[in-house]
Amino acid sequence: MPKRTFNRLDDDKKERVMRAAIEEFQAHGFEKSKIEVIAHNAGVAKGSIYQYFDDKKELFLYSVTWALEYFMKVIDRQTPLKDMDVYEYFLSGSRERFELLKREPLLVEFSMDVASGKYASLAKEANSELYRIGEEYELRLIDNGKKRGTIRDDLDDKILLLFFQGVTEKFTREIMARAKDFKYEPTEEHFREMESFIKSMVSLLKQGMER
Amino acid sequence: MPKRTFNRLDDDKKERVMRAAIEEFQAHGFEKSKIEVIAHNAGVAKGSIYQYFDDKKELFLYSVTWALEYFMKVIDRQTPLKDMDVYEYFLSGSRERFELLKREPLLVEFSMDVASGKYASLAKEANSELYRIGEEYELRLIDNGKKRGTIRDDLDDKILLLFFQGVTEKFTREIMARAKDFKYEPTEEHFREMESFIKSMVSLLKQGMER
Amino acid sequence: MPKRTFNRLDDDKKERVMRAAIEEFQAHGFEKSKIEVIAHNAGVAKGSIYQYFDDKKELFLYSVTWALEYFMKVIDRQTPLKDMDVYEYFLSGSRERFELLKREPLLVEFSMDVASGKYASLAKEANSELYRIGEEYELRLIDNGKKRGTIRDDLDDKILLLFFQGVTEKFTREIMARAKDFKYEPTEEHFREMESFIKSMVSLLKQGMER
Amino acid sequence: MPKRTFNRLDDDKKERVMRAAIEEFQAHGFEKSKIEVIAHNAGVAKGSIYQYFDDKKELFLYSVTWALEYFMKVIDRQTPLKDMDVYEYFLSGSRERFELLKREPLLVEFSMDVASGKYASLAKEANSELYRIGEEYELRLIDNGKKRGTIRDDLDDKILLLFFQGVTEKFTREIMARAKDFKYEPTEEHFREMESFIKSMVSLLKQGMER
DNA sequence: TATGAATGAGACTTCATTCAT
DNA sequence: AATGAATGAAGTCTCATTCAT
Repeated sequence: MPKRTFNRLDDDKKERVMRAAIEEFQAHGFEKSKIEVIAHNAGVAKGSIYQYFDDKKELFLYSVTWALEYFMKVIDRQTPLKDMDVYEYFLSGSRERFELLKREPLLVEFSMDVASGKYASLAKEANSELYRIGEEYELRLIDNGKKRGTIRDDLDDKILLLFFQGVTEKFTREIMARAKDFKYEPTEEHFREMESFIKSMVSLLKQGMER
Repeated sequence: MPKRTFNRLDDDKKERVMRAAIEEFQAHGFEKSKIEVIAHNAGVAKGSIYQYFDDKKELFLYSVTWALEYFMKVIDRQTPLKDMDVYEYFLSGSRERFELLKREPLLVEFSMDVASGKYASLAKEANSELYRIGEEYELRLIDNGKKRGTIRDDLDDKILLLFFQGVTEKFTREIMARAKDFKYEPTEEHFREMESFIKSMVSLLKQGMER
Repeated sequence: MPKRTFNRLDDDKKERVMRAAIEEFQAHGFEKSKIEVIAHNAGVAKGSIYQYFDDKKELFLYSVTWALEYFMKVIDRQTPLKDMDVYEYFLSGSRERFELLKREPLLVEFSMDVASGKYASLAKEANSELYRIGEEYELRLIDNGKKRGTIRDDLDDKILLLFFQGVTEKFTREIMARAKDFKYEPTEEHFREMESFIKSMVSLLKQGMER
Repeated sequence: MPKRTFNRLDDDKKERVMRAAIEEFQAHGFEKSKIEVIAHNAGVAKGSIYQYFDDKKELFLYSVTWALEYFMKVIDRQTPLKDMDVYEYFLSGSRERFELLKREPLLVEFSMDVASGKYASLAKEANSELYRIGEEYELRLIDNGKKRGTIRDDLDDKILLLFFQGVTEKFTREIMARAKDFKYEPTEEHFREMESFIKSMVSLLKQGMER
């Protein structure tokens, strides 16, 4: 959706523009975000933004795509283990995922907000893709669990998914909020707290869903 | 927070203004909502809105308060039983709560969105009140459960609360979405579906939290 | 096509706005005309123009209508004699028509330019009405002439009309250009020139069209 | 008025640029014409246009000159007979002139519009030249006629010229409009219509102007 | 108090022109 | 000489808020 001009830009400038955009959207929401500020923060002229994107909305939409693709790359690298247990998933990767949050708090928060519908009115389409990808992954986890006999099979997958999502989203947000408090620079103390926190979540998840 | 002028209005006009405001905010979000449209839909002049409220933000903030107070009245009437079990709470009141959703879908949706942070940037203060009230109630339910021995006591109240909220919010939204699909006019079939759906949720909640 | 707000304005302001608009459009053409200038010259705020009209184009379109209607009123008063000869038409009314040009050079010029297609890309619709009205009148004159036997009947009305229009438009423009030179303040000398000029035109018209 | 760079271009590129420019100007008018579109349609880069011309206005002005010169060449070839009667002029060359319109409708239309003042605000200078050339030719025709005694001598040359121009412009436009309707691909039927049309015009012209 | 016209700051967007490669 | 990205002045339009009646 960006124009050809944007794609031809060198990677550094592209990244500067996208990060400036996401930062602005995340800080002020779509309506109150100003193209001028984004341009300024990206170090380009206001007019240039319009060489890259048709309008503000296109810029936003591509911001979503860009963040999504960023994670695709990173996460692919991080989770090569595919046949994983739902619970392991959280317990194992927690440090890695925390590293990600620490490295890219902006992108993580933005993605979370997009995924949870904060920009729903704009990003219906962009969202749906993001949604589907996440859901598919989670449904596979659930399916795995049922096959192994670690997840109860008296309930519909769809319902288990809702349960799973409800719990994990809530806890993830809480973690993000806490991490922001210590500016993504956790002490060992913080780490232990996080892990205990996740363990509690997993315990609730597990006990709720187990056969 | 409305001006004196607003309080002196007759109840009908007050209600028309508040409903028009909530409808507009809910439909278009704060930024894109137009005072002129609100005024028109409420059947008053644009200028009048400024006789009632300092500015758009005040109008929004009071919309939150107004919706909240509306439910306070209604819910008080509906749940006189205070010493209730967490699980009963959902199973018992489901039909009543559905009635409420049917009668006031706009207010219910608006409140849900406010509560889940859709208007976070505006309503920090208004939110916190709403939050606290809900939380207090839920914490009491949890506390009750612990005392009776129906809820595990190896986990912090705060964590149980997150779990509880995560699950119930997710399921509530799902119910609302489905209800919207059949325009809040459920057949008996729908009702049975709802109840089975809630039962599943309660089962997950219960199994997750139980001792 | 103006908004309700415009129609409710007092006549003086309406007129100020329309004249300022026509003046600007006539002086700079549609594209280079600035709403801000129009507003300023009309003594209103830029934003007010947008209370009156949806956008610049609507303002232009209504300018055409307004000028047209202005002449409808004036001309109706001036030519009550309906069953007139084509040639008399010019010879008789010349002084009156000159008065009109003197009184309203702006409107006359604007109308002429609209009629002759200067703004064709914008005003297709608005134009067509203006066109039809003028044409109908002229066709009736031609028809009259044929019936009386003063106009040759070996040619199609449509062709005679083209001839008539071609000649009169050209001469009218010439007269307007000359009148502008002496700033619409003709001396007697000027008047005599004008009349001789028109007589020449009529002579050519007559001789060309007569049986 | 183009820069040296332009003159050095090979003829093909020069022609592509000029035709692209004229097409754009004719389609959208000066203000709404975009340099970028012209460049694209000519198959050159936007920046190149500025290597050829100082600015948009220069490009336009030269477009006028270029079209004019094009006709100079062509018409010279077509009308070697200089001492022609005014009326023959039309009757004789009609097929040839129609061929020209068919071959170069764009240039013909553009020239007509320039000549009749559509771009008056820009092309005062360019216009005056075009004007003078046409006028001189026509004045010579009139003078010829007077000398031969085929044109009345009770009227000023200037007035006869106006008459002549008024009529011929009007009829020419009509012909062009009709020709456009059948996409410049006339059937024999069309041709006969055209000729009869021109004959009518000549008849009117002749009768009007004759002694 | 109610009304609705008036205001103007402020945002988006366009595009001729410049400039670095 | 050719290219096309960069620039920013300038113009349109929106709408919260004010104000006169």
